[in-house]
Amino acid sequence: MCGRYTLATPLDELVEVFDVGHVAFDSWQPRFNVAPTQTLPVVIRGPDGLRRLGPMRWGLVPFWAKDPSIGNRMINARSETVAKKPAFREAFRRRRCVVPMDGFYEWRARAVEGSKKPLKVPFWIHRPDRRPFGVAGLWERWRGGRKGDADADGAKDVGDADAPLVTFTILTTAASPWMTPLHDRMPAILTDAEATAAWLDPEADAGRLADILKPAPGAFLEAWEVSRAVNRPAVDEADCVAAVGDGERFPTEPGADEPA
DNA sequence: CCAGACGTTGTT
DNA sequence: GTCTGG
DNA sequence: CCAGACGTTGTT
DNA sequence: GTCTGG
Repeated sequence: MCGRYTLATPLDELVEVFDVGHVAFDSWQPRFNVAPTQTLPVVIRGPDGLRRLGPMRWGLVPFWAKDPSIGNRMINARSETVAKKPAFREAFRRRRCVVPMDGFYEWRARAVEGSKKPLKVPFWIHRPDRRPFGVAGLWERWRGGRKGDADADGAKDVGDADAPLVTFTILTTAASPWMTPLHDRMPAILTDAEATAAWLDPEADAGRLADILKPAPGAFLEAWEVSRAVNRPAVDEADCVAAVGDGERFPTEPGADEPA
């Protein structure tokens, strides 16, 4: 769940929506098909309390890993168990982050008449107003066992060998009733500024954090079928999020808890 | 004790 | 079938 | 998440 | 690094 997303929102809008105080990367381009292992902007709370938007690679590499390829399998963490799992618990305590996106993809299998293999059909899930939102994440810094003394072994590594690899993972939670027809899990969406601030607060208490990681209400999202071209990670263009003409749609859920 | 894993998803 | 890479 | 690879030796 | 399994 949540293995592909979009981030096409302009940088200045991200800065405004996420109250970013420092932008720590240079190049920005709209992304319509973000895949694991790629590097994307993520929000953290810096030591000075200011929020930083910086580049991180998707797929968390724990600080103790010997081989960074473990990150290929650490693209999601279950909210229900993240505090206990060896790969995530330290990051959960000290390195929470917010992953900005303006939509994510889910696939459903569709049987095809006369064919043995069902099609994998992608859907783009997003806010009805298409504004960006944050998802709860964790991040890590990996130095590959290096002690920081590049001279010791003759510093034969190519490039910037001492730059740590910075990685992140996206938390998942149970699907809301609205989401269930599409999937049984969904990303842990931070539905307002207060939840976002609490998630980034190093002092946040466990009860509050658990509360934040509950499924977003159905009124928050809508979804529609998109082209199977999205299946290929190499296809990254605006048409990725265009509704298929005669495709399935999942309109947003009317607010069931609106005041009378 | 040492060795080996450390994760999630979906599908059958 | 299962793992790696994007 | 899906797509694509999945291997070694020796020779140019 | 830390836990689980043998």
